[in-house]
Amino acid sequence: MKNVSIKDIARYVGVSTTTVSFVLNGKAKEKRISEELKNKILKAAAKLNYRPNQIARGLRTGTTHTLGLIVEDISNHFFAHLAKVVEDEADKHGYKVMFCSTENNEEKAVSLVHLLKNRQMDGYIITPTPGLAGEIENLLKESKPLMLIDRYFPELDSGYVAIDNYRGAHEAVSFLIKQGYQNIAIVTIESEQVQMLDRYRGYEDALLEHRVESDPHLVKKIQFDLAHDAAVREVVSFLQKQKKIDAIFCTTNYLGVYTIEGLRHLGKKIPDDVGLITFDDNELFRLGSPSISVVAQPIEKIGKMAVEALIDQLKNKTKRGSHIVLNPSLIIRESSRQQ
Amino acid sequence: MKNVSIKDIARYVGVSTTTVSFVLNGKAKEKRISEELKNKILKAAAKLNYRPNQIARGLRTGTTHTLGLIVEDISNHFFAHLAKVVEDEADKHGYKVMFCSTENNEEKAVSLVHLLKNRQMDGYIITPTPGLAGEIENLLKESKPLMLIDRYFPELDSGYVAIDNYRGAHEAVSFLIKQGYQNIAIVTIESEQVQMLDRYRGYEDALLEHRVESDPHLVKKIQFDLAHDAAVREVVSFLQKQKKIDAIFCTTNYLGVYTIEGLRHLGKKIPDDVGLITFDDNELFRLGSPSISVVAQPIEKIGKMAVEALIDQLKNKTKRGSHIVLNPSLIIRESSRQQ
DNA sequence: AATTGCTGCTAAAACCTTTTAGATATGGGA
DNA sequence: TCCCATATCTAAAAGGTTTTAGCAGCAATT
Repeated sequence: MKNVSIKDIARYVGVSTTTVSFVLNGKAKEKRISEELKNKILKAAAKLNYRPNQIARGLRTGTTHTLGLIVEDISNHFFAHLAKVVEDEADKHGYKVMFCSTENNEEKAVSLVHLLKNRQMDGYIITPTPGLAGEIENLLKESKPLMLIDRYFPELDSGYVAIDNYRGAHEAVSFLIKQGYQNIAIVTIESEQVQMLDRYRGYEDALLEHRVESDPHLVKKIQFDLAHDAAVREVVSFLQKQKKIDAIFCTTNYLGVYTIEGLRHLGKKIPDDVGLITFDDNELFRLGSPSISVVAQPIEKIGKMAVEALIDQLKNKTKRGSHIVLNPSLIIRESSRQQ
Repeated sequence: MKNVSIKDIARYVGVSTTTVSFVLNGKAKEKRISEELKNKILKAAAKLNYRPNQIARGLRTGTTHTLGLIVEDISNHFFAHLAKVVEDEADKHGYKVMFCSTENNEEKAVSLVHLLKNRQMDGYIITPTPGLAGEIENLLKESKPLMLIDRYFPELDSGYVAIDNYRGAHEAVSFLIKQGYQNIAIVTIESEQVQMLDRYRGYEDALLEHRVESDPHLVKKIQFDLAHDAAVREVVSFLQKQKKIDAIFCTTNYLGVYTIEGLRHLGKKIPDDVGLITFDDNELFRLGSPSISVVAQPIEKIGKMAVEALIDQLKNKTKRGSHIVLNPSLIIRESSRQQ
């Protein structure tokens, strides 16, 4: 059963497709179609249950009313939540969203960008992987509306919305120090990405400023693509080797989870044996026992501002995206209380 | 800067677009294009960095290589995880996925189906809302490949993959009874959807079979669209009224979360004051303290089988989707242990 | 010499819209 | 009577691809 097209309506009313198109696009007045004919056409469209073929429209106009959202992993709470916000915000402006996960894999990310380009996205929101700078640059050259999110390339002139990672880490670690912890480890991922470097610098500087000696043995970097169990084992052996650790700062939510599992495996009590603060909030951290102190990102705001900036670029063709830096908030819970 | 098209390649090589299309679609042999010309064209395509316009292709072929995935809420762990599995599986078959959330809102769901239809999805995976039967029927009439997921309409002849909800609930409640709990409440949502009814029947039958008297006062139905805090308050006032409750069975993951929060608010200890088993697994249930016993759904399998069945329908035009019912697994943790 | 069959390629239509550049008809003014 | 302005509508192109139907050229067969 074929879909009804504009042609069917035209035939039904006995009029040209041009006229139908004008009416259906609300240009009846502008194009001086008589009120009478206009109503006839509208009625016919409703009666035949006409639905415009967006593909054909997309081909003709070059616009798909679809945004591409590239995240690291849609099953991670942070990105899932972000995706929902983006979906909702985009919807408000009449846009749909196509989601993709890179798994932080460079090749996959590149091919995703190609794929989305082939599908003529009107704009892009991207959590870039390390090697994606080239593709981002291409998008910019073609002056596609684009916002980076969560992280960015300092050398590229793209819009982005990120948080003050340095500050988040700095506050968290400073708080741990003030609570009396002395040997604060950091569990982070092996990555040269700007957001991770900033978090690391925040940790280092906080130690420095409070005259706590930093010890390279207390820095644990975990490969990004390690499987869950392997990652937990890494944490466990790290904790076994570095007995003096009395607090840990984790730079992502999943590292926080690994660390909790590791500590539990070793029978260490939080916060009595080891204090803990991690980046990103979720239900486990909020409701687990003990509850976990976190550096929470304003996910809703991040998503909203990214979409807003993107839509802005879409409307005002000229503008290059703005650089937006939001503040994270340190949420103190049980895991960082020195006994 | 315009994208290079097949025409540009044709001009560049001095040949017709037909030939280029044949070669680029790997039909060189079949269409008897000489090896020499074929290579020339391939080289030119690479050199000009040609990328096929999927919109144009979609218009011509009527196929977009895109699947529509409609879930309840992409930010819910269950659906986020499912989305990831679907994304990965679809990718293996060369398909992209467009995600949408219904928020269990009927109107939104209907308009999402329309939207995806307008965008010519090749197939649909849908978590239907109550009122969506009509739209589903339409899709079936137009013989669009379609799989329902998580729930289905018994009266419709659509394919689906679901779990044995009755069994999951039955096992959970039976286990609570065997642990010695006597006054087992159920916290569920107000819904006539088949999966919820099944879970409720499982609860009822388990009580019956073990000769535990069922008490309508121990049944708490919560509106789906209640905000987080309001829902928690509902649970709290329910627990306050029904003092005799010594165990609770929650029929969804978020109801489990509400209940944990409610119990904590009241200072009730799990499992000593109140035992708890909830549907769906997540990190909070797994790693929280106490850890929570759950009826876990095989999310990976659900996603895989749905995509597989869908692809099958796409290939073998004729087949109507199969009815797949998977078994949930009861994972016993600390929350259901009678002291 | 005419037919057949093969090889290697192409013209043009089709998919459904939007949009540009008119066409036609009517009435009014010179 | 002729021209112009206005109102109302339309033909046709364009967007990029796939695909059907078929064309030319040549060798082999009758």
